[in-house]
Amino acid sequence: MNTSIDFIPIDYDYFDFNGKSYIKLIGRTSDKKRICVVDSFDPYFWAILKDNTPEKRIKEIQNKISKIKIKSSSRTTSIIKTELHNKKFLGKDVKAIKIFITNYKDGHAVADKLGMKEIIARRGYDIRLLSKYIIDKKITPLTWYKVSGEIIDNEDFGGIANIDVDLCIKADEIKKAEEQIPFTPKVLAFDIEADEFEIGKGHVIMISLVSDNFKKVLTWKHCKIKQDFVECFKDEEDMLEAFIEYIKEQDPDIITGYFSDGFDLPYLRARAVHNKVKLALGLDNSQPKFARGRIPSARTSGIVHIDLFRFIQTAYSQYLQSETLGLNDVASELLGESKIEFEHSRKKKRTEQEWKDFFEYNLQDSLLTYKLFQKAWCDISEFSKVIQEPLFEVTRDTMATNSENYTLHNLDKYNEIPEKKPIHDEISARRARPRYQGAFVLQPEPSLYENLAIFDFTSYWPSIIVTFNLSRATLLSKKQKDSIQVDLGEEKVYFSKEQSFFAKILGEIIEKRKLYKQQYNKNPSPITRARSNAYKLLANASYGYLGFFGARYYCPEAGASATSISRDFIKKTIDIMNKNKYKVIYSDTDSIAFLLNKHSQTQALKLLEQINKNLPGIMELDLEDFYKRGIWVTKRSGEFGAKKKYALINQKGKMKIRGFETVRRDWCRLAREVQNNVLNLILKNGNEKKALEYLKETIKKLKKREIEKKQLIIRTQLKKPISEYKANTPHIAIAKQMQEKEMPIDIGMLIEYYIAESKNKKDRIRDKAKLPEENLPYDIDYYLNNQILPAVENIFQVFDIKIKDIIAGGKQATLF
DNA sequence: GACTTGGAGGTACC
DNA sequence: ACTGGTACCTCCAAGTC
Repeated sequence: MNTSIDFIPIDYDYFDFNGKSYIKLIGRTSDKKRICVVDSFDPYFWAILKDNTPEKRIKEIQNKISKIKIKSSSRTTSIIKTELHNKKFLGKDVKAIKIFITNYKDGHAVADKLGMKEIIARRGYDIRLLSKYIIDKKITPLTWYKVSGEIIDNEDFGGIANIDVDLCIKADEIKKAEEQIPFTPKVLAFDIEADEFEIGKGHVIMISLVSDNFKKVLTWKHCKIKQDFVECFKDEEDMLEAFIEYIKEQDPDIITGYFSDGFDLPYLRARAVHNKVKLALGLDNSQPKFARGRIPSARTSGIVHIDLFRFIQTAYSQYLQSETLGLNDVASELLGESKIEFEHSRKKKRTEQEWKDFFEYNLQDSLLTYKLFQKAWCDISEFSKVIQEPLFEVTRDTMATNSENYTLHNLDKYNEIPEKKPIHDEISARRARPRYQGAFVLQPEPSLYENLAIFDFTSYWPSIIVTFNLSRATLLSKKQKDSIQVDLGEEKVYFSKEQSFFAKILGEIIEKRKLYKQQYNKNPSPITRARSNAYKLLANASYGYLGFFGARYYCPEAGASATSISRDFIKKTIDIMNKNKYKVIYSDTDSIAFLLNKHSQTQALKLLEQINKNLPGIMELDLEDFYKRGIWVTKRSGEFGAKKKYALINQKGKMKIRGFETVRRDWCRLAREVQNNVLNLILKNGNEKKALEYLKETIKKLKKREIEKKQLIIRTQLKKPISEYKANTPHIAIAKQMQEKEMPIDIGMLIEYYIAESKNKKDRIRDKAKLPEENLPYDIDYYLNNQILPAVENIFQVFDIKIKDIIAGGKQATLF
């Protein structure tokens, strides 16, 4: 029976039937029905021919290729057809044979059989099948399509339609729908609690679920008290079964957790195995599949599993102030809501009240995850649409991969054959490459300054890459007439002037970013904001990508050229500013901080306009802000100005602090707060007097032991396994103690400690480092000399005040 | 044993 | 192993006198 229906693809999958690859799309119709669409697809790859291969010989090669067969136990892969095309590869015109094969998995094996000497390269067999499908058929995620085809019944394709959907269609034609109505997916958030931290070691004692008008905590542990959202089960097995049932009943498009790839789903899997329960979360009742990788990704068939943590890590972390990317910090910052405070006591007995709190706590985690997801949905879906990769991939891929995928999805416009991924040996060689010289940083003169402004280049790296056409495809082996020359110190490199697909694609990204930013400013909406942000992130990833060892279009020469050009332009601009009687105080990479001296703001903006007129290509200098005051300090060692450390206050009284201990999470809160307040008082008042008074007060409090312990906790991240550390630093000493006490330890976690007083003078800092739970008097000297004073010393130094003398003097005075 | 110095380690800036 | 390079600073560990 034939039918035609509107639908939006959400989940992408593929399967084999009779040795051939098929695509399986799961989506919703406009009347909210869930459907599956099976689409056929002839995967292909490219064999690039040597220049001037005679046509007769090409025919022979095509003939030979057509006869290739790859036999394995489960299938025989053969060549469907071959076609000769005029293509481009790395910007050069080439003739290439397009080879269609029945099963994409054997692409590599087929490519290996192409030993003919006229075939100089084989490309396009290392792109994921789903990406290849989207590139070829242009079925973009989260976009409405009209699909017509035959309804499949349960026997077709070996029972592929035997899944929990309303309808399955074998597509004859999929056309983009004329009307694109907004789509809101049905989402279910979940979170588990276990009695042991290590995966699978203990039991899952409760699971919370939150969806639209749905809140539940499932447990089997403590069933005496009644909370309306708590549902009790006989044992862990029953609870797991109920969890699966509830997901089926809720019928979500997306299930989401926070770090659920790394914790919740692996734990559930382990407990399901232990209890002999099939964790049938997929629409086809399959269990989650874990891909390999540093954090294995858990894929549930037909329902997209999104680990929000991973998306936040790649897309948001650089814009977040949070010190960790834990649920609590991120939810506080983005939602203004926190987790419920609850002590995971290690004692086995909990009181009635503690159980009640525990259930609330568990529910709140799912609730926060649910709300965070709603907040992030616009960004996630726009990301998926812009990059044209499915939700599952786009929420887990790093920015380098996302950016590369964007390129791969746009190559067709330029008739380009994709470059291959580097293989093992090549990666090692690339990783061994010495670093190339980076950006320019101007050494500041330490002082308190008044009346400043900052100019900065908009999208500096991308604008340089586009303007100077820096890329793998345009890199020349030697100088040519009309080529762009870049000086890299010892050597020179050359790029062709003819714009490459790489520069064009990046230029387009920058254009779109501009467009959506303008649209957003005119008419703010979450969608235009998300779109603008997606393009911004893509643009920002382009420079790092050039030097990234895993990149298809790896080109360190282009990266080094970009930095070389960046140094030239920033230095030239600094010169212009100084020659026009502005005094440049500081500069880092793409920004210039300067004194207006006697100039007005209008005059400064005129100069900005002037400078912009002389900038090439799409390069552009912009006003960042005007500032009332700013302070730069000396390095702790030596009397020179410290780079990457300054504090500013603008006309509205808003502070901008960079690099100072205030913004460093590995300093205790006391030191950070004191420094922040000192900077604030100095910048507001224009002198150090009030700041000095305040400092003295605080030191008095410290000496009287009036400072709360939580102000004194130092947090340091554990970055690798304890055994790999060479030095026994305080945070490692504490991590070892935690290990002995069987406290949960994991790479990436923040180790917390404080420094306690000790009678033994030979004790090192690590000997005095104590776990926060230990109740010992804090070491006044340490917090004074190693935390507070270092944080404020060089700030007062600017006013020629030697804080140490004053403190020592104060000490004597009290003695007398 | 006191002091210096190099480097491991962590975190921030752009 | 999962974008690049530049920079600051602490604390340990080993070397010097």
